[in-house]
Amino acid sequence: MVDVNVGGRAPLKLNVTYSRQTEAVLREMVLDGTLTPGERLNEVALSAALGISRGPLREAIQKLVGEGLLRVQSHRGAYVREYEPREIIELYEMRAALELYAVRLAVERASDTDLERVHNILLQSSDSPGHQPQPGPYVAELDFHQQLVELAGNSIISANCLEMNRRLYPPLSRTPRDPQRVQNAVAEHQRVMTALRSRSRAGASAAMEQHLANSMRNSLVVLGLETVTLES
Amino acid sequence: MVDVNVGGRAPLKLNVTYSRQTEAVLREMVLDGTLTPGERLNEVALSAALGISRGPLREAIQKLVGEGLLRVQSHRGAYVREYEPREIIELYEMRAALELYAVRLAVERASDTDLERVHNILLQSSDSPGHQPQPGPYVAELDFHQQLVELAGNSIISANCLEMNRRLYPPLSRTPRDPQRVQNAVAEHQRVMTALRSRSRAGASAAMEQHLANSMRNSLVVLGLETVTLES
DNA sequence: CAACTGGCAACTGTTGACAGTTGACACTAA
DNA sequence: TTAGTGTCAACTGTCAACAGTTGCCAGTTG
Repeated sequence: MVDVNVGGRAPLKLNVTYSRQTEAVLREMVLDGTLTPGERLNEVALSAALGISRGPLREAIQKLVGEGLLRVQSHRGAYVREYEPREIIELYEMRAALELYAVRLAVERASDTDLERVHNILLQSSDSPGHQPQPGPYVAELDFHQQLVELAGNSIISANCLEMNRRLYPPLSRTPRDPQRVQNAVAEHQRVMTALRSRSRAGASAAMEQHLANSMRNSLVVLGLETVTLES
Repeated sequence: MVDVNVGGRAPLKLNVTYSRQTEAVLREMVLDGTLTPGERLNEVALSAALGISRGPLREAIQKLVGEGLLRVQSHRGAYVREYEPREIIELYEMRAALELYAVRLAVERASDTDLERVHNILLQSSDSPGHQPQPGPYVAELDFHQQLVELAGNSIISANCLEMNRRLYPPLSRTPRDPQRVQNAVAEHQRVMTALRSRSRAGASAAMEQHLANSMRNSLVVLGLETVTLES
């Protein structure tokens, strides 16, 4: 339980348990690199650092294991998950499956006003060529994708896309972004938006597929995985 | 720790923790209806019934919350998740997104022997018209879908399909299966397999899309949800 | 020298107890 | 009667201690 004081109001008891807070803190620590891939989580030390006992910490760890950010071995504790080349490809494919379907749904479901809203977000990010968006181009790109997926109106698909993007973030955020690729990506986004606004299912689907293929190929090259394949 | 004795061998200490076992037991209890949707889980009573303390039980609950089978409210405990019509549609769409993409990958990746193996499974289930498969037609159908998805060689997509099927199982397993629909489904499966074996990407994709659309429409009618829509 | 063994420290898995919250019920007052 | 209040049992959230396992290292043996 945490006491909060906002604007001189009476203290308000926040109904957020330690285990929930810890879950969020831990997720952030994995995503921002405070905990590096492969690193082991010492429950005693970590709970002490967070000022809680091991119970809530262990519950939080279980949740993150379910999200694929951590892994546990019996009696050997939790590790930050390391990314094998194969897994990165699989994550990309999973994301592609969801986003392709989402775009197709969005063609039929998105309202005109929603389409305009997302289109404006895209225009803002491309209007200012020299002016890099604050959280970095990669975050901006992921954000646009997420906005696009939301247009499908399917919360389960949205949530899973978010999870895939989170899992892709640690390895990708450590690699430099080629400015040329960023520019190409924006152009590809615009092609998707154009097709969406003309309600062309085939067009939007094709544009998105093209973009996802380019995006994946580029990432694999940057990560030095272009030779890896999933062929059995 | 559990002692196990198989075939007169020396007792073997299984390295499976209570929390892992509890996770599996609890999942089974939700899926087979021992715990009914909306039912509240009393931690004290449940841990006593399982012969463990509340710690491991709570960890297991967190895992199942992550899988979408349970839900928790602060200081009010865990509930078996109830299925709103909207959620069922969303689950179907999510599954469709993954299976459609999986089939397209399978066209390029599945080996001939794997295709034959899955084809044989399908033949066996359709060869014996009067002879119902043991676990019931719905389980057989889900099993075939899962086999199909595995052909894509993407473990993340496979795992997520499995999770979607698990979440769809509780509401669907309670409804009767129309024998005519079961027969149609098998025919549709065969159309998918035929296209797959001739390595026709467009054909397999179209056949799968058709099948998924029919399957979803049928389920919604059976569940009395045919009027529900996700249009925004 | 290499392989094995025993013991130890560090850590995870589990437990039982305590603290705080919730929902229901009985009681009171308008 | 009905709205409001106080009380309490039942329950969840958290903690600290205990029990069991693992990995390491020194010592031993061939």
